[in-house]
Amino acid sequence: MKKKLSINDIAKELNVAKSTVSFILNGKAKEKRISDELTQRVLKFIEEKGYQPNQLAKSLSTGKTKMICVLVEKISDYFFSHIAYHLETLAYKSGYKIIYGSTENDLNKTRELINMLRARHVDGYIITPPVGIEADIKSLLSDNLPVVLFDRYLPEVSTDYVGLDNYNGTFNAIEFLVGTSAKKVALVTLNSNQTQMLERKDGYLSAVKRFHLPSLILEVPFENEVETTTKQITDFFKKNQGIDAVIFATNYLALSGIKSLNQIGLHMPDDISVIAFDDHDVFNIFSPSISAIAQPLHEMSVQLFETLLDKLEDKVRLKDLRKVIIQPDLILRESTKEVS
Amino acid sequence: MKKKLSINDIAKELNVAKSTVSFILNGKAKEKRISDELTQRVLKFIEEKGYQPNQLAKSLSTGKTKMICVLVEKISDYFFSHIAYHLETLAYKSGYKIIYGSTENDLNKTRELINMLRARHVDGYIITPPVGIEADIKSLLSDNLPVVLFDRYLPEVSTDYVGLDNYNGTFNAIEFLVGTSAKKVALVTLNSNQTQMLERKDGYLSAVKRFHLPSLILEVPFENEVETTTKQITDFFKKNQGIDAVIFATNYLALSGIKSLNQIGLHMPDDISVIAFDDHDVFNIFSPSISAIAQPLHEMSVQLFETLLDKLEDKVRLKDLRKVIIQPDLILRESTKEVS
DNA sequence: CTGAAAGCGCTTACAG
DNA sequence: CTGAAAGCGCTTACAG
Repeated sequence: MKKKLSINDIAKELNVAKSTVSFILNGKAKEKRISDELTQRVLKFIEEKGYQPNQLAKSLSTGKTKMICVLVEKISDYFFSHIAYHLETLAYKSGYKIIYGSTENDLNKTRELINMLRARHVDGYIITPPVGIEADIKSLLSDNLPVVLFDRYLPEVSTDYVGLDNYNGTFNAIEFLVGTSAKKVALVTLNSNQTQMLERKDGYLSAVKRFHLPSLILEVPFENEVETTTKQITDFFKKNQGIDAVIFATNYLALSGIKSLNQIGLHMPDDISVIAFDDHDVFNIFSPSISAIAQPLHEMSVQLFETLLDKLEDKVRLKDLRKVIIQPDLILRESTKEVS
Repeated sequence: MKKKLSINDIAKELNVAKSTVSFILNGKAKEKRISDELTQRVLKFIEEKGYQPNQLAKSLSTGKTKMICVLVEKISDYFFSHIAYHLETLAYKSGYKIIYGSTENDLNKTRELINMLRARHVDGYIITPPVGIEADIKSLLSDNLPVVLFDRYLPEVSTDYVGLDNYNGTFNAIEFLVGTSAKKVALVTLNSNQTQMLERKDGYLSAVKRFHLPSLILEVPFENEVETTTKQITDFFKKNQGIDAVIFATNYLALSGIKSLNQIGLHMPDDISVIAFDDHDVFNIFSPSISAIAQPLHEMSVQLFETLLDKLEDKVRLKDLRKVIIQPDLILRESTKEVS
């Protein structure tokens, strides 16, 4: 294995000071008034030898690693894996690498992840925070490390945030359903105290109140197996006869829910209208296809990355906060009726 | 922002040499015959101050970063995001972090990714290689960097590999279909020259030959939009009347295919039996639910990570190769008939 | 048992 | 315009 070329070797070979090589490499040749001739000679040599600067050494002296940490709830989820894809594309364009981790909403795991990444001196953090991680986030911030929260936020922590207008998501969906003459609209959600789930529920509650509808909510535990969830949803529909529309507060709940409806023999959209919160590839494949409150994945990722990048590149003062609330798209497919 | 504690500061505070602190931190106290009393004193101090060693500095002097690179085709794909999840869990248990990248089967992008990660001195690579990347992989290997290929391999590069027995996957599925009296079994696949796709086709070709069935293959371009794929599949079925069973060579093809079948009005499993290559959450939700040739995701990830870890930890000589061929599980659901 | 010193490969004031 | 030197925070022979 041939020894890797270092800046020292180059300096020696070319009989110049290594600082000169360093300046040229970092595009400071003009600034340091290094002759064009020398600059070209060094650049040519580097090109020929295929020199790659050692980023570790660079990071150690500059304190910047050009790495960002992305902590999501679970990387294999549809929503998060798509966000991860878009973030990756954006990051690589700007020369950043991404280290990811799945919090699984586990406080200890998240804490450990943050500490490990911190020891690695990642430049910034994008995190879907589990409830209870407030102190750790504050500690990052107090060390002047930029943190952007997304999907859900922590009321007690003031930091940058990018997320959906979840309230409007359900509210507008119900408004639409009312327009199709729905009289009994249910919400199937998770019994979670994360802000995004609470907002979805609030949107529902405000809407049913506003439109004088009965409030019908089923909350299923997050940890459920698919079978258990399906069973609970089936029981719920059997107990509450006459529901003519339902909003599932996550796409996974919708998948279980559709199975329940099939089993019960309720047909979409004639017997019941269905809208899922958070779109999914397969909603288009089902017959009938499933209407959804879609989170604009690409736009969200762009906002997330730009918010972080502005801080990383000092375009914005650290203490200045940016909260980006993105409006959902209500995508109407065949599981809902036409407006009457 | 309080200055971060360094090994130097600790040494000074405690009036010991920094080498002593370093040895204690790395569990070499006994080996270096440092007194228990001193060891305890240092450990206690570190505990109290919450000292975290700077991994960058450590990496620079040891040459190890404890980071591994995972390059998949696209992180948002069902298969890859699930592999990513399992790999992450395994890696973090062993103290490794993962940097991911999506090759998108683009040669230049992949090349760039590899070079950037290399400059960051990641310890090892797990890669789903696009065709054409042979030289770059060889270059990694010649620098003694461990590389494990997965999902598909490169015939010209001898390296570690973990993948499915794709041939058996389709062959056994057809054998099963023949057992349910299928007489005209089609294969819908991608026109790809990646090894895993070729093996799936080979399995099909061998099986139809063996069971004296006609060979009916549709190859759709990889780059297709979903609509285009659906259209092509619809045309194929209309042109080839009487197909009584079909294997879709990827789960995404199956999703498009199911839409086509719905549109044509072919019912599963009475009119046609359907098996998808590569399982997917939603196959269980469809009515009828979809049978699949499943890749054991967890087992694959374990094999992948262990193969890499053995090399990273020198349990195995670099030049010794390990090829792991994992058997698929044929999961029978409602889209296929019972064996007659 | 412990300490002084060199080295990993960069960056960046500072002096000329 | 260019060079010598210190520093980033670790590890690890080497000497005592």
